[in-house]
Amino acid sequence: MRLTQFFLPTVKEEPADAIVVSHRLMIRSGMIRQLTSGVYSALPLGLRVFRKVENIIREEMNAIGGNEFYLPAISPSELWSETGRLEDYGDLMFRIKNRDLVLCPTHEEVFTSIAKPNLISYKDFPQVWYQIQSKFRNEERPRGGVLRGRQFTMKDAYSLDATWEGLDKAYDNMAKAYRNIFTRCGLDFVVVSAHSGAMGGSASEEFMVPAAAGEDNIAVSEDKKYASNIEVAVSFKNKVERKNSDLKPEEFHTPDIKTIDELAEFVKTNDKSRLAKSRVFVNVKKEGNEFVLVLVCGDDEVNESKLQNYFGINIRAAHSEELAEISGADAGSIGPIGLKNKKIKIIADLLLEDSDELISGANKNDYHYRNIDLKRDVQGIEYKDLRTVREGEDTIDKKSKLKITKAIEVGHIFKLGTKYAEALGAKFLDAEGKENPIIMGSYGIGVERTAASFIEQSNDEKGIIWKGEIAPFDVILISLNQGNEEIKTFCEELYKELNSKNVEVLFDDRPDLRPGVKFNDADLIGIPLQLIIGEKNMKAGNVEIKIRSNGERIIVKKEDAVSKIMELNS
RNA sequence: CGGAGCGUAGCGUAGCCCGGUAUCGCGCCAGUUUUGGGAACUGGAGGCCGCAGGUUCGAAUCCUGCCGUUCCGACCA
Repeated sequence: MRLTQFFLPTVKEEPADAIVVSHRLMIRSGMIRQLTSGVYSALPLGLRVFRKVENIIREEMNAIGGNEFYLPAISPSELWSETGRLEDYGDLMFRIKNRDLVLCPTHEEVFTSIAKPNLISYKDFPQVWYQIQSKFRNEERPRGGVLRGRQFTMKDAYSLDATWEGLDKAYDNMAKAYRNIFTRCGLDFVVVSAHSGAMGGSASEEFMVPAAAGEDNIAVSEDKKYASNIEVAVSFKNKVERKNSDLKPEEFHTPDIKTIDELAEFVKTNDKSRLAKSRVFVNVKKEGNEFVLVLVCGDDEVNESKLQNYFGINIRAAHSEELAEISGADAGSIGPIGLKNKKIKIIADLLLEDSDELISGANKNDYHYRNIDLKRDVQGIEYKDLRTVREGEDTIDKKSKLKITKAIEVGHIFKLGTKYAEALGAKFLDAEGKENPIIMGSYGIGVERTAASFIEQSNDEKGIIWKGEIAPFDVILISLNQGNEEIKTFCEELYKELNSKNVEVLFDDRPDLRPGVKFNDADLIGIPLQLIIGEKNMKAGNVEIKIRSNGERIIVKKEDAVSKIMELNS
């Protein structure tokens, strides 16, 4: 491709609206342009990268027997009502106004609707189906350019099996394929166990790229044997010790004490574990809301994802009016004793199991109780793992410590089970002639996000540093002086020869530009190799090759240019 | 959903407090000279100052509403 024909609008100045590194570089290098919030156009350079990611995915999906489909991006809302997801997704789903259709945020329903009339015998299995296609999600707050957009390209795959063993095998194959894909994309990634969220289903893992721009937090042990999304991460910690004293609960005045820190200071303690923190959540249900009081140690945070795992996905924090109604007090003075609403369910973190001498809110503004014994004083209390792990805590096996890092989720694999098949009635006959729901798995990769994640991990002050298979071109051929006939002619020869050897070359044949402009553009768009043809070296019969990643410059005889490029490119 | 900021030429911005038809840089066009790390000079083109309404002799500037967009937070209990 000649730069005189290639649309490459590079930008010298920093875009005002782009904060995240990959976002800035994708705009500056002419890969993408924003159309509106969370919606981006892929420009030719960006598209080349996205296509390379897609092709790697395609090859790896095909290698495990995947069938490529191309499904519609719009589908009837009725299909989503049947699985309950029209409601579950809520505003995250775009709805079409003048027809009863929605823009698909994912495609379990549509794929299942194809499976239903066509996979009807156990002999029809196993199947792996996938597509690479646009998804639409009405994100409340898009951010970081293509890292979280309202329209994006996703590879979504589905395994369809007649047996649970089949699902396990499909899932393992997919996990291997994902490792291949992200390795080939040149990413430094971690596989973590994950929360299943709105998808439903059991086992699930995420492929995470550690990066400052990440929106997820992952806990990884120093020995690398444990890796988990913080939403489901667990650690080893001693329970709050039971003292077995006979002290009775006692109310005391705590004027203007709202936070645990203030309370700790007020009662003069450094150990916040006995200052039980109370939070009230609402489990939104059709038949009426259910309220849950959650107790954790004062220095811990409630992990809402874990809470959702116990109650379903409709958990939210209670509003202040609801708090007043339930407790009789405002946030800051809520506790397990003396609640106005007696029907509220009380659950506490496992660390607090059967603990005593706790301090917690008295459900009366500016008052707390001391000497609370959960075993004695709180009837019907249940204990669950509800806390969020913290940096430096021991792993469950006590052999290592946890580190917490921000990361970008580039891929996610789930064992869905029979949720969608049951909801949509997708059944098959087994060898005994019995009807069973199809057992499914669901597997996604964000294409643009994968490319952006690479940039997050590979850049410097001058721009992007592409490496390996997803570089938009292998080499940029820079003619420093198109006005010089010898240089011009030689560049044309090089261009032709490299193309004939299937080296992907971008030829900077722009006339009348100063060398600095060309060098800076080349560094910005970050093509791995720069083949620089200028008068200085040509006089001595030489050309220069610059390696973008380490800045190394190699001078070679002009007749060796192509073979050297081939060698460096392999 | 809560909070904050911003919308002026293709891009980045000044002006706004304190009203008088818009500043600068980059880029763009023409010419001359340059040509190995974002050239110099000369001349030029380009603006419903986000939209609508209001106040005023007069609005980029003041007031009201709307739209767009970015960032932070979504906690503490």
